[in-house]
Amino acid sequence: MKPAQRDAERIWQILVALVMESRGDWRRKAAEATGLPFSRVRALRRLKDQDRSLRDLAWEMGTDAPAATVIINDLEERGLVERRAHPEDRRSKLVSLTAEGRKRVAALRKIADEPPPSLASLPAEDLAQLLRILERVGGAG
Amino acid sequence: MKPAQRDAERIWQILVALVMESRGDWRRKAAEATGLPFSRVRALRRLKDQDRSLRDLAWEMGTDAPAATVIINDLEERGLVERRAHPEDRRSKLVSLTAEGRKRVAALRKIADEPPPSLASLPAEDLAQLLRILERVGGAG
DNA sequence: TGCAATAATTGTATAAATGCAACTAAATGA
DNA sequence: TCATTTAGTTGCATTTATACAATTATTGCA
Repeated sequence: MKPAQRDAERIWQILVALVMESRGDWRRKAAEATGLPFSRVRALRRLKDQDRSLRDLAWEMGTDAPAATVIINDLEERGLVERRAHPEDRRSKLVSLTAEGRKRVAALRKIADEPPPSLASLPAEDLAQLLRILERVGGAG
Repeated sequence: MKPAQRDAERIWQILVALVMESRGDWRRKAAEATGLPFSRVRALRRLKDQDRSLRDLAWEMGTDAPAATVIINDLEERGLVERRAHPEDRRSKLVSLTAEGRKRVAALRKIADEPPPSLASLPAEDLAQLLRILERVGGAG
């Protein structure tokens, strides 16, 4: 294994531990911020950068096709996503975000949340560097 | 607000989003690894380092007292926690992990996990720097 | 053509999470 | 002492999450 890969795994371990220890109730906050159940939030986020078929959504969310149908039905009724025919396979349907859907995803940014002391107390230079690097990772969309 | 504090908040936002997005199913995996519903896992984790009253548990988990009672009842029936009288307040009860309870908490460490591509694909130098800084944050238990 | 596999849907069932009302026992304080 | 507050419990109701069976339309292949 390459050193860089080992670093990435170690980093990920630290991050998951850090976030999970501190924020067990992020789901609740995300649901509150968007006005949607968390399963809907998860689906919306998946659609942020790319349209997806229901099958792909189900697979990525770790659930089954019927669940995906229910979720997308709900989101469509709320006007947050649209279904359209797949250009090459008429069995399949592509789901995409509407403008309103994008607003909801953006609302996730505004979740009030305080960094844990161990992070907040880092030296200013370290924080600046962390931010510089992480902004490229861009998970906060 | 100081720039460093603003950085810390922005970083935290990115980290939470990154982890939660990739680990949307961490709850499911944690439940699987421990053989417990996630609400029980969350309670167990809180008890890892310190005994707590039901009131404190409820508060920290963001739920109400009745929910805490139900959760602790369940965990007690499974033999993972114990209730004992609070030394100073006979209304209150302190909850602590049993040996078997500690085993379940330890099982959480073994959840298989891979860093998301957006992280793993960072340049090696960035990864090295991230690691250097994050190791000071600790948190990986 | 006919048959198996796939994408989506509908419906049903169950588990889990969440919140509220009402109650008991103990502590607090006028 | 007596009213009020607090910790915990019991029970009920609702919403969410998850899983599975069965059906329809379409595709791909023998």
